[in-house]
Amino acid sequence: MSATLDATHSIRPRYIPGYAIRDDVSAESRRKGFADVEGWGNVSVLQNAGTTLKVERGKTIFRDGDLAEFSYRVIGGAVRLCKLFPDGRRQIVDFCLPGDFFGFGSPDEYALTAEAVSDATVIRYSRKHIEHLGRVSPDFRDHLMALLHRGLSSAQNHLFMLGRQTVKERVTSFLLMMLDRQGRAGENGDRLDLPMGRQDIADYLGLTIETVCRALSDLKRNGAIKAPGTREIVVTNATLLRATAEGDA
Amino acid sequence: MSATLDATHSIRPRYIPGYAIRDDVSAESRRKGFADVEGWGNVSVLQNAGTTLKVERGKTIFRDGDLAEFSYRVIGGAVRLCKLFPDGRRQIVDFCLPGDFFGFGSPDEYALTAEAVSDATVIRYSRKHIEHLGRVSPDFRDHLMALLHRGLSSAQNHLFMLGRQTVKERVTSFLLMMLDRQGRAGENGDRLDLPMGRQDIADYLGLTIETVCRALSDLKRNGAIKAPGTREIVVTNATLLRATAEGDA
DNA sequence: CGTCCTATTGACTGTATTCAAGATACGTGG
DNA sequence: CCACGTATCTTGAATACAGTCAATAGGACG
Repeated sequence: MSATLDATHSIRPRYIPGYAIRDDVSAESRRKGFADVEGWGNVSVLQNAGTTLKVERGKTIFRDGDLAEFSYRVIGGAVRLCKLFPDGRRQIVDFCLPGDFFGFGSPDEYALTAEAVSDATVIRYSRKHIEHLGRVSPDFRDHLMALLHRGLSSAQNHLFMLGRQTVKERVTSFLLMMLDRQGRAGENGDRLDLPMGRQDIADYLGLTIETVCRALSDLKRNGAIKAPGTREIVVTNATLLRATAEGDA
Repeated sequence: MSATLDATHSIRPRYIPGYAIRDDVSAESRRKGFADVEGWGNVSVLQNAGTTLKVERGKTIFRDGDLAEFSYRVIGGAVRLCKLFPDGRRQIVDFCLPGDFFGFGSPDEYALTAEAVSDATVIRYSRKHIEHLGRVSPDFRDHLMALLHRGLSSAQNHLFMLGRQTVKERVTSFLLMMLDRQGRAGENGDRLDLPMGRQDIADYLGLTIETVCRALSDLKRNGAIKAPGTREIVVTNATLLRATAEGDA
């Protein structure tokens, strides 16, 4: 196995908002049904370099303002990155799914708080080590840059969502984005597992929990989706779903 | 003059939303009253490397989807980076002021459209050249990374604004942010020149132009600001202004 | 089986948008 | 330099949409 990864893999055009520094190599492997996550984990320089941690649902991994000693990668479960305010307001900036990296955001201190959405397993890497690798390996560096670029681009989609999309569009785009991140094309019959609750979705989309519920109920009512469980969504009318996300419905 | 720049300069905690890849060295020099912009422009490896261009107000510099051949730096005037949609919706992602870099966002194609807000002067650098410098100079690389990090962090503030702040808070935060970017602390008597019109502010804040006007009128009415001209703001009650931005008013 | 937590639905309220009318500023040409 | 025409900005009134408050329903877990 080579010590490098191709950093020029294609960027998918839609439904990839958020800041988690994602690794499309691993997304690709998920899409193709590989059980294990690939990507940096397979970069020889990083192999065995990290510590595996279990994080309980709801627990904080690091806080906005903490000294940024470590970077992380999600192995199992899900993590949310958010801005918390003294008065309780919360904006979720991204969800990190298996394969995603986080904690690269700021040179000194974390700019975000990271919490486990569900029970999660993460690998923790020393940032000193990561920085060293960056100095030593041009390919590793390129990869890092590409991931940062990806993060910026995702953020821009998210901004558009919050600033200019209606509630229906936001919620539908969110579902399509999550489908995409789980390697589903978003066709009829595709099933989506939501690792997060309604409040988390609301805080990601800049809405209240009630508004999210109502939007989902509307989608159920008009036959775009079914919801066998509160965290399971099945696409029943992909065309309608996409039209709704684009505002043509 | 050294070929490097200190990439570990402090990051200011507030009012720096947006994605323009800003150079705090130059921001610092503006703040201290230096007439000319410093930063990368003074990095010997970049000196004389770019082409100076004049861009008329309203003209497009590059479009979302264009091949990303160049990176830019604003010398005079202002540039907006935005996402445009077929149905006319627009989300401004950042304003670039003198000293700011833009067009670093994506490896292949631009992910945003760049347009001149006012008549502007920019320097255009070949991305191939920039990439070469990145390969050759570790310090240049660090600087680039730091700027990308900055961009991410700014984006997060912007997301919070759009997702969780009220109209009053957004508009007031925007004014304080612009003051900050013009090197003003935001004290009574400080004057702010807005290079952009109301519609641009609205598209940055995810609002309508009418809502922005009303919020500004409210601030005038309660004595927080005065507006000698439509693009000039004078702070008349800094305490109230800050309280409003934080939601305590 | 009961408790707790999350999700859903309903009724009402409040805020930002929409539509529409005026006012101000700006650039152009006389 | 002024007059005009166009852009932009501001204000007003009515509407629509998402938020709030409150009650009910559903699930997970002991």
